Amino acid sequence: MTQIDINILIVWGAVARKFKKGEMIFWEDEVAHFYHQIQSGTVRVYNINDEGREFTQGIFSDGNSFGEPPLFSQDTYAASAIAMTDAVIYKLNIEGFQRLLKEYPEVQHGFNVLFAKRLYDKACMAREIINSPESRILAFLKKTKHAATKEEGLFRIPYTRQEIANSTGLRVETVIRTLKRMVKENKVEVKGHKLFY
Amino acid sequence: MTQIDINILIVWGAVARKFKKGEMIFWEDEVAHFYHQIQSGTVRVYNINDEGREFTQGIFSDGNSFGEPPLFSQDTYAASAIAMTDAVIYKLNIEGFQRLLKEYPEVQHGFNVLFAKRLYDKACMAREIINSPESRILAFLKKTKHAATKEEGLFRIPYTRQEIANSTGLRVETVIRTLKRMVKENKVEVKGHKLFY
DNA sequence: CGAGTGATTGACTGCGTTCAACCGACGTGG
DNA sequence: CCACGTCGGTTGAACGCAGTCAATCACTCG
Repeated sequence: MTQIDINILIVWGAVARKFKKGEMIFWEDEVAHFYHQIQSGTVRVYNINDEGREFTQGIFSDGNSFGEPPLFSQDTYAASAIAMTDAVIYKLNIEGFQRLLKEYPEVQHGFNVLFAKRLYDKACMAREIINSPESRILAFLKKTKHAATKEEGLFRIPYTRQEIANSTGLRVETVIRTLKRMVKENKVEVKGHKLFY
Repeated sequence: MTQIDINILIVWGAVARKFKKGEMIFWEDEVAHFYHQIQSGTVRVYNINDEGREFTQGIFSDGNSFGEPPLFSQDTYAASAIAMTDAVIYKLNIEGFQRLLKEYPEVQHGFNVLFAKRLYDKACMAREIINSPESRILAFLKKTKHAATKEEGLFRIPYTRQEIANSTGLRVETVIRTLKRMVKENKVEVKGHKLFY
């Protein structure tokens, strides 16, 4: 699903910019100057702590926008964004974005709906903090399911164990061991290291 | 800060309803039929798991609205809401709410800003999952600060240790022991069991 | 005063982490 | 075609911190 129609974006001054795999798009605590919408590629929004441990706030791909909240709330970025693959991203400066919003109430409403869904997802992940690793992984798989491609009735989870760990706040080893138990109990399937749910 | 002007709310059909301390306002997984805005009292939005352990998603008081995301995203409630004190809450049915939104673009925009702030707060809490109890408690205190009343340059934290535990995903004992260490290191103050930050 | 709620303490436990090593698939360059 | 490097996945052993359990204390209010 595309957040804002490309043509409208361009008319209001958005510019496509290429990012190399691994290139930073913005940094935590920075002031937000641009609206970002992905034409192609995938982007990871994440935090990193003093010990170098990472937490993934979200992963975004074709058509998605990301890093928009500060454009509305005057906050700085709560996390950093990095290109996980080569990517092309439309950037529209905040002034243009705000004018566009005023002009198109449907777009305004579109962000209400988008933010509402994000809040729902965040709430679902947050409540897992008091649950077992298995429950936390299941919550992540459930949330991630709609983003996955279906193969023979099951969803192929396109993330590495490390990424699942970063998204759930667990460690890789815990994810691996928990998934193994879940395979035994027919809660997930693994074919050649690939994970299905 | 009041989310929607009371007079407008009433004109569009909102009705004030009293809730007794401990009374449920809505339940997790329920379909959302009403917009809720607090006139007086405080409300806790929370989850409870199979073992009876609770996680607090948010605490709201005078002027705040809560449980709005599903009105935009067609999701069910991600959590339950309960009156922590006797409370009076304006309720406006979803049809009225949606008509009101269409009529007042500023209100629409107000929700964008509100949701953006909530997403920021949720992101700040979420990233703490990979940090120490101390860091998690500090993040909570920081977020909660603006809601607290100032006394002699410090903020009186109006929550019990149990509530801090429920909000951070820690256990009461861990909160108590961590706070104790933080007092020694002058990171917080405690006067007669009351917590200051 | 007694009941009730919240705060506190100590002893023990166990689960997820940590650390270290190894495996296996894939791709690239000589 | 093979050697090698890289990246992700896997395993085992040991550890330690937050959780668990149970008891007691402190304060407030009717």
